Amino acid sequence: MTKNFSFIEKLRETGLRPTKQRIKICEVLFNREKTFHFTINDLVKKISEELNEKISLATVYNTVHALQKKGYLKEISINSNKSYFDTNTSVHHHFYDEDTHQLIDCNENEIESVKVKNNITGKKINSVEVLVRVASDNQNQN
Amino acid sequence: MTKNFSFIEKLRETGLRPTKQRIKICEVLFNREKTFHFTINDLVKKISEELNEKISLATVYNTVHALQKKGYLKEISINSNKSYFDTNTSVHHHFYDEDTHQLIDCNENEIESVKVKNNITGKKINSVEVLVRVASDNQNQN
DNA sequence: CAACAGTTTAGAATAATTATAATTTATAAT
DNA sequence: ATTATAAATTATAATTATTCTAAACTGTTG
Repeated sequence: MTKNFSFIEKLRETGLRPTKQRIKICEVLFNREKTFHFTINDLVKKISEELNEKISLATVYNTVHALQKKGYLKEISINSNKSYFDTNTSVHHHFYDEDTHQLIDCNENEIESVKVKNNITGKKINSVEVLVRVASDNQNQN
Repeated sequence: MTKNFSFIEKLRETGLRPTKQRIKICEVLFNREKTFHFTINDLVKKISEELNEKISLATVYNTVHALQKKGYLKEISINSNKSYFDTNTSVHHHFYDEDTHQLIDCNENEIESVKVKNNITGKKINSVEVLVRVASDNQNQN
């Protein structure tokens, strides 16, 4: 499995021991074309589907948080009871489908660049993110 | 208590029965100068502090959700394990101070209105919110 | 290969929220 | 007014996501 050497390197470079579990989680997260939006539960499901393995829930939490801390994953601000993560760590925007609870990347050209005219004094802007909440046209009114 | 007549009216107009509990919650939420960012727990505390009353937790949840559904409260997207609500229901944005974990309203003129050029087909846009994450200039790297 | 710190693990604990089902209340009809 | 009703409140249980714990295991270093 040549492809995993890179993960082993990456992990070691970052100061994370390349354990079996972490390598597998990296495979699932980063061996894909499209960026991946997921909750912990999504990830656990992918692990069992794609690798036919079971990694303890606590380990999945630990690893995702470790990868996030090291800048390989980004947590997205949605008000949901669950945390959403994104393998695309660049600053970008999202649609959140309130019917299906899915996060969808905005293409660069779908939202005009947001201009922040005044910042809080003494602070640096780390990111400017837009969340567009959408839902079916019919099920809006209570 | 003349001031409560307005809440009784508002509730009834909206199709919500003006119960004792709902009127009290409205008092706490809306009888204030500044807009109020709160979690359910904050609100329960305010109720007991300001009114010296105890309203069942379930009722607080129900009422806040009812008021939100009717457009009198807005839920804010922050990734926290708790839900944050805002008495300011106008379209407006927030700064999130990553040092202090505080939410700060953006004034109307601080962010240019966001234009969403393409929406997901078959969906209606419910909200467009910007979160500007800020932090001290010096403490960014982990 | 031995030692040790770092990881993994199952399961318990915690915290926010939602569901349940009995009681109470607001209102409309009498 | 009184009653009937649907809606709301309540205490408590259930659920869900997440974190904690402590024991077992594993990767790395010498």
